Amino acid sequence: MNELALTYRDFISREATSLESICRALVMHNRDKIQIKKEDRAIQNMLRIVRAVISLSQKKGFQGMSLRDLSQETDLSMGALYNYFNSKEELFEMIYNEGKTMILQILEAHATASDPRIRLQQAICAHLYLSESLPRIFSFFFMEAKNLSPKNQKNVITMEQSSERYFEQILLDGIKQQSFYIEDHTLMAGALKALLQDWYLKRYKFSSRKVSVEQYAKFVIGFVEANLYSSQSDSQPG
Amino acid sequence: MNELALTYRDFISREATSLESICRALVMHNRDKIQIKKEDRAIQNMLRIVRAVISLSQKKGFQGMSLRDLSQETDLSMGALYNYFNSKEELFEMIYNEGKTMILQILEAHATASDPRIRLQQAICAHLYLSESLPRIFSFFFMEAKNLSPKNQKNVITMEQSSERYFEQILLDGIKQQSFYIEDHTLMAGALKALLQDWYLKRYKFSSRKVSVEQYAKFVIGFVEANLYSSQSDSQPG
DNA sequence: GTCTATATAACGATAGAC
DNA sequence: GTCTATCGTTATATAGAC
Repeated sequence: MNELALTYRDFISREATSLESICRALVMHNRDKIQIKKEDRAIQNMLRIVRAVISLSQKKGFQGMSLRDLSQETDLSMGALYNYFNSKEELFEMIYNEGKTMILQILEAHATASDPRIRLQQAICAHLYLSESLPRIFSFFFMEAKNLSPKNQKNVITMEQSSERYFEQILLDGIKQQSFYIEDHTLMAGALKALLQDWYLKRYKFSSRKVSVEQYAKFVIGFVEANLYSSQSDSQPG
Repeated sequence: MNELALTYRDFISREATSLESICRALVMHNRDKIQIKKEDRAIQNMLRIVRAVISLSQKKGFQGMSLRDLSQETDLSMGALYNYFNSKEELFEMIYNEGKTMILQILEAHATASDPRIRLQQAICAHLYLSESLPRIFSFFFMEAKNLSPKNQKNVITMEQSSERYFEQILLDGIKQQSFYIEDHTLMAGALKALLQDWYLKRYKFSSRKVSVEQYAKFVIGFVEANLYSSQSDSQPG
């Protein structure tokens, strides 16, 4: 089988995609809302809070999670919790906005090859590896997006669609360069997005079948590429 | 473009997949739990309840929906509601189990052709058309499956995977008959399921782009079939 | 900076009038 | 069969001790 345009090892060594780095950025960006002065303490406790929110939300949904649940899971009292946010809703938006920023940044940082065939492979790998290294935060975003205030609801669609548009743009470049032959590039980009989302929405399935993220990356690339090259054309890679 | 193995019109005329028919079955199956004697009244009010549950759950999740919300949305008082179920949890399980039964029944009733190539197309169409005719109940099941009691959690996986296994079986039949040439039929069935789920999970996207369910069915069939036939083989349909 | 204790509102669920 | 009124519980959020 062909080599991947980007390996998981390479991706991880280049990106510090830990939840801790997200929480560090979260604390920095919300200094006005967080009443804890010592930065290290704020980051460490925020990490416990975010971990607990994601875990509890997976079980009963963000709305179903009470702050008593959160207090118990983090070993922080109710009073202590309110030094890290002013309301349950604010906590959600802090996490959501920080994750959104991080995801879009990293997706844009990869997929830099000039050849659209390679760039498509890089983008597929980057998306899969990112969701692999932050397994639960991706499905948290997908499942809980409905909890956003109406003002922020528009941003969800933007976030959902922005990565899809990114893939669409690569496909368009490939068509322009006559590397790809695609009937409907919009439907194609949507289908690709659906395959990438499946990786984090059905995590239990893949892990129980012992499918690695690189195996799945190869599968998705092959599955999509079978639709990119006309059989009459000579640009199908050998 | 090729004709579809099953049109939406044919599917609709053969199946009474309305929410009302689900509620009728729901009332019949839960006669012991529902204290309303007149069947017609029970069905009509249960329909209002189920509609409201799906709608409110979409906005704030089932756990986030209060029975006061439900009371307001249905124009039934709190006391009246409790004549249709004994607890919020029981209400959820009644809806979930009834929907599950109906979905599996209909999926099994279609896709009857002996040629696996045709049967695959029929199954894809049936799944898409069913989720098209009951748009919100499918995403309700997907998003709220986590609310099931641990005892019923196992059934979710069964339901999720049973349709996937159904597609996998069709692929296996095709391989056995040397109609299909597939490297990993399990991954392939999972990918197909992901494409079908996208139809009801991203409904707003398709409707704003004015993509019809038959257009999408053709796209999915083409997308998958590009991966089923080896280019060396002579069994690729003309 | 974290705790306990508590205010206030909303929750699921029930009883009894009509 | 549906209503109003209300139960006991739990929710979010806050105040003040340490």
